[in-house]
Amino acid sequence: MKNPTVRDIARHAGVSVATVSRVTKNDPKVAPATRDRVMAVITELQYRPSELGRALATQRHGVLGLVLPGLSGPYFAELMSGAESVTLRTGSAVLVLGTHLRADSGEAVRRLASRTDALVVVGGTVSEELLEELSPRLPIVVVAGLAEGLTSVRTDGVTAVRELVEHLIVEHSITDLRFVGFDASSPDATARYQGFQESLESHGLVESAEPIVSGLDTVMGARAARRLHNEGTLPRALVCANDELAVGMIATLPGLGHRIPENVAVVGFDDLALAADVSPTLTTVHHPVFEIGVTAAEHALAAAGRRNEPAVVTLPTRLVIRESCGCAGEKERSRF
Amino acid sequence: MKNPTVRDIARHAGVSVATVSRVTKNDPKVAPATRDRVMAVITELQYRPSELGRALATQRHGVLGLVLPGLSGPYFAELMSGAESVTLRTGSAVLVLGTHLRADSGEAVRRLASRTDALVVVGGTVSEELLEELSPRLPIVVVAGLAEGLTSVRTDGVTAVRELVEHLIVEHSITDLRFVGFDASSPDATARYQGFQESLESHGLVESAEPIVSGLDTVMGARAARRLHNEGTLPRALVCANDELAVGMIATLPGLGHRIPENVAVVGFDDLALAADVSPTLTTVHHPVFEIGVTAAEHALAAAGRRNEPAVVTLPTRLVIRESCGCAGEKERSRF
DNA sequence: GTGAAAGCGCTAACAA
DNA sequence: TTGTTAGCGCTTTCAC
Repeated sequence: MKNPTVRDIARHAGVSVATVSRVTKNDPKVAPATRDRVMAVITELQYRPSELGRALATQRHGVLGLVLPGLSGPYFAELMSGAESVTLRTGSAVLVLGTHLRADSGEAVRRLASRTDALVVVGGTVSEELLEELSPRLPIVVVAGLAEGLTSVRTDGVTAVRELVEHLIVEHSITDLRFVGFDASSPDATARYQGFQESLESHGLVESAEPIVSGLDTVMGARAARRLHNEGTLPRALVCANDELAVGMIATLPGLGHRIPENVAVVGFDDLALAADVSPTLTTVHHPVFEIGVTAAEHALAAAGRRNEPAVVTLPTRLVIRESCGCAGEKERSRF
Repeated sequence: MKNPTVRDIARHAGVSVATVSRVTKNDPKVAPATRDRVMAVITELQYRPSELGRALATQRHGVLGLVLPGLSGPYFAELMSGAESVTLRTGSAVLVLGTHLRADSGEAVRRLASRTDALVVVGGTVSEELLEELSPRLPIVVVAGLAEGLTSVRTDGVTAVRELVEHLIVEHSITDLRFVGFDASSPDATARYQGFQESLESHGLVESAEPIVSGLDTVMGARAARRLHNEGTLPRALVCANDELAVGMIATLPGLGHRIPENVAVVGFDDLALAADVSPTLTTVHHPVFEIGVTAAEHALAAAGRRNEPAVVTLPTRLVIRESCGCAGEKERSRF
């Protein structure tokens, strides 16, 4: 049995296809009696309007594209969730693409673009040229990065890390700090490193050693911890580009005989759910990833159809002091 | 300037729309000369066939739907990556849906179904009834679970955990074991708990205490660790429903004064990349999640269009002995 | 408030 | 090898 179409419904209900269409769209200008009659037939025949037909007629996919570097990590899960929560409201869906997976991500992004109404792109995943090529075709919002002429949603990582490092230097009198997670391909990581440098500089300090070049996930954090241990060159504080890295450290260093924060302070960035639950709890910067996803998706979808002014939206961050910097965390404080 | 259509290309190239269509599809039966002429016009006018038109004409979305409980965790990232690697080859894309996000996931799944050619569904995310309602409309493959009349891709968690627990009991003479991560909503977790029970039973042992009910992510692992510590009731071995939980334990217990594996052995399940990098390295069972994603996506997409016989595909697991059970891991062994 | 008719951009018989 | 001609299932003016 084939799926029924508008025409089937129209015939059975004794109305025109236009009226059926109006009913499925909840168009108010349909007489209640007519509506009821049509609805009855719709439920009887189990009719559901074809997205395919609707899409072609309206010239809309009802789909938001999300381009991420990779598919792993809580950071990206949050971003996706934020975007998804918006598409839930608008009745659309999210198409994800992890660029690290494919050899030539360019074509993959182009194909994604031809299946979606708007794109949310994480900074550093798509080349400037491609962005320029695509942006006349559909609205693009850049997250955690900037691009000429495009709307972007971001936080001020430089200032946030400055505050964080300031805390380490001023409150804990630490002068021997090292940055973990230098990654030129990530605008976020780059900004955080810049904040780190500026903060040290403004206190007349120098980095204890080169920043550790690394990926940005837990595994790399664990590896970096092992390497640091083997080389016997742990500084007094490790400033990680994100919480995942920091958690990798916390999951590894104590097993290797290093106490956190007594021997070495570890701080992260992002404030993942996990940060409050590892031991010691992680001092970090709250990064509103979910809200970034929401905001980006809203702007992208809002711009689909009409053309919108590009804007730069900066969302606020917040310093979260816990235990891993050397402070007595709230929990410890109240428990003893 | 509007996007050019087949008709524009046909007119400019002096051919029919059918020929243009053939060229864009790489249909071999087009004379090279004609092809070149058409291609020239295509590149000149920057023509890209509309997915919208193509989809309606072929009655195909070119999209695979993936229904997951949630969007976080490396487990799901792997699954998605596997599915994505397949859609990359077929030129389609993946539409993800995290059911835990939405109040009424039923409607969301229905909507997803009406935008995709096939569905890959993680066991436990969609009700039996809905599965039955949807399966006549499009092929559905169930992952980590079973459903009447549907193809499913799985592993034998019961047997795998039995081997793992066997190791703890036989090689390490541990008799005091507790299961962490009981979750009735996850068929995987349920199977693992069953394997745990069977193994104990076959050795005449009883569980040291009720299984710990918990979510299945790192955060819950960390919380459970804290709880266990506070209650002062750590058994000799903690058998976790997955690696995430185990990593949460490893990230927390040492900070609380418990040595792994000397005081307490911790084992997981899945063999996430992280498992080999935490300290101590994690003894676990290799779970081919990526391959599950690949296999499920292949079956689902292959069944799209024609109707296929439902089948149950069981992929193999493999016991991975590392340090957290009490064995000297490979690394330690070669280093000292 | 409702209907008729013209597409949206493409593919796929079928003919030539 | 190429062209003609119907649709695919829906929305949307524009009349009535």
